[in-house]
Amino acid sequence: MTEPLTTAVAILRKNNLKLTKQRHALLEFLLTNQAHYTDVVTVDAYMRDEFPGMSHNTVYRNLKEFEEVGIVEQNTEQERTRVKYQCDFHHQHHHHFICQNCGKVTELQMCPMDFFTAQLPGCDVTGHSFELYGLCAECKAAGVTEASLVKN
Amino acid sequence: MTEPLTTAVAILRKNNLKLTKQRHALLEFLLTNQAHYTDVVTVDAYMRDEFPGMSHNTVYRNLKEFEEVGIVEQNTEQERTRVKYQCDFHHQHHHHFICQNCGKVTELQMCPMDFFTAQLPGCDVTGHSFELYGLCAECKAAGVTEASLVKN
DNA sequence: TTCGGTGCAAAGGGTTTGCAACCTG
DNA sequence: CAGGTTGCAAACCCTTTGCACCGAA
Repeated sequence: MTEPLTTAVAILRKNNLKLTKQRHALLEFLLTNQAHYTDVVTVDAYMRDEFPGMSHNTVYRNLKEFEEVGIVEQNTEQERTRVKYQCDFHHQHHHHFICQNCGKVTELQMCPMDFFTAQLPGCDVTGHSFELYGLCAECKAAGVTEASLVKN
Repeated sequence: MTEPLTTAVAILRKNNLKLTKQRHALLEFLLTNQAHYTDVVTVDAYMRDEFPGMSHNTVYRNLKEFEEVGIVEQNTEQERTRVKYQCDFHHQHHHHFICQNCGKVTELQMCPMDFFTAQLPGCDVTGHSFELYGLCAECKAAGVTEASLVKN
């Protein structure tokens, strides 16, 4: 079993979550696609296609549980709910650059927070979101342009 | 007519959009709440309550049209679609600090973009999202704590 | 007068629920 | 075995559509 899968399974165990066939399949899908966000509808469709009989219930509830225990990162930017394997199970803080063509996620090594809190005296800044969008080097080199992207 | 309303009406005219009773009422609601994001469901409920007979159709389509012509800012952070009057009709770039208790929006005067693009050679960064969340000075002073917030 | 806008009601699409049967640990 | 988990199907909620009527410019 690959290292990230082992970690995920350990997290399940620690949280009294059983490792069912369905959860294992879900984990493998997420692991395979760990470099990208995948929208939940796509995950659901894929799982139900690959494993006939699997219910919406199972896919949605498990993704939510995985998110709660830190196996999955969830993201609702741009009106779609998307998920991906947690980049870093140790919860090291980072941000993402997301290619709008292929969905590839690049981790960024800097956090903009420090520059802003000084502007909000007396406030408690408890959270923030920060994401960059665009075209990754590969897609750009392949001739994809901003104009050629499908809208929404 | 207040200045922001005049501006909004001018934008409508410029885009060949008629100023109907319904649109006027929507604009007034948005203007009244221009310091906060309001989620779309709440806007819809309020308008239909205040103006019996108004349809979902009208509320949703108009909010979308307002957004397209720049009268309204839309935001889907945190799984809810929210709208507010455009802070700045001249589209000056800025970011927000959003109080999670009262919803007040504070505009920030700095953009973190410049610090990040250097990390993505060969990529086209075409957009970004950045928002801070927390408790504004008033709510904090009033004794609201992070723990006392209602979860989503 | 003329299009654009509206209300109504129904359809749509994504997500959640209830519950009996099932299967990990 | 026991309690967590699943499949099924229906319910739910938010949003969009279709269409005949209405009204701002």
